Amino acid sequence: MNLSDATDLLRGAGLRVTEPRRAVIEALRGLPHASADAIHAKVAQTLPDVSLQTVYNVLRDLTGSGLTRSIEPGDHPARYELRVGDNHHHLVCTRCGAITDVDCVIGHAPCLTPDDDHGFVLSEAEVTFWGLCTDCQADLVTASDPVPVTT
Amino acid sequence: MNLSDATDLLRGAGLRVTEPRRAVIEALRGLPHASADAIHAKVAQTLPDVSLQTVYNVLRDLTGSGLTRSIEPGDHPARYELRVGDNHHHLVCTRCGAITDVDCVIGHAPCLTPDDDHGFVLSEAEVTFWGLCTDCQADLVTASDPVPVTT
DNA sequence: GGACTTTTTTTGAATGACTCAAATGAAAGT
DNA sequence: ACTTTCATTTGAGTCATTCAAAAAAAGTCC
Repeated sequence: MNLSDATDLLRGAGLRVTEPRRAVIEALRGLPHASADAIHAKVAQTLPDVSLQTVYNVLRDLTGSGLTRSIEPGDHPARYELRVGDNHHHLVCTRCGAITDVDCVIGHAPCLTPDDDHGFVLSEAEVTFWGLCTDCQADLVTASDPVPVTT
Repeated sequence: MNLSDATDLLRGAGLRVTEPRRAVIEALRGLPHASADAIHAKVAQTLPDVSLQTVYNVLRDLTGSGLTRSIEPGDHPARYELRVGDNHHHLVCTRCGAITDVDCVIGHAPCLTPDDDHGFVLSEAEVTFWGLCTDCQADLVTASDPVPVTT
């Protein structure tokens, strides 16, 4: 049912249904803010021959057809999410890069508008909350500086 | 007076005063959202022997002592600004990467707080408005696709 | 003002995330 | 099934940025 679901998503977007594409969608269900690398690792559990390049291609195509969205937090590698079109925002850990969804404080897109748009045609207001996640808070009191990378 | 001003800024931050550092600060006065590359080009006009690596070092040090701030918009290269500590936000052109300051819609930092902070210790709310700048709007109606890069 | 220590700058190489391109292989329309 | 179109693989390339060792300059103390 999840599998056919991924299939339907792809069909609905006018994309060809392939194993790698379905696997990437499935991976994102389990890892809601995964990097290309993390998705690749997850996909490799069931389809060990899928290349990282393919994951990048798939993510480009999914994002291009609006099935996924990419998040690019500061200098962390890009993350991808399935949750799309509901104008939510993100809480990002400055230390390990962990990401959590937060519902939009204001309302629907663009959810905020500047006083002066300087002539720009606005498409989106992106809100990123930066902070220290609970794990990193704990690490900072005990250890001195190891920086693991979480999802 | 601008020169001694840069000097004072550096002294005040406890940093050694060097030509490259003053030049980077001066460059940022004229280019308020410049990339390392753009700063390097500007600095080279007066100090042709300063290397790009030095510009990166200087920007790391200035940012580390709070004299500058780095902006990292999506997949555009990082930009740097002198305006610091006043919690303003940015309007970024999705096409050419041009950046404009916008005053904070809400108030002072963190200016927004999520409904649920998921245990994070929040430090900042970063708001990025994405849109098309006036130049790119014009380009899109006339030409078909050249994408210049502005500051 | 000259020695001394510490911090910067230079030079050159390395990294990491990501993209490009050509060749092979698989989907879907007829 | 046949053919066309699009995906995937492989391997190389790019770009912004960082690392590291050696040379040069800042600030400090007498």
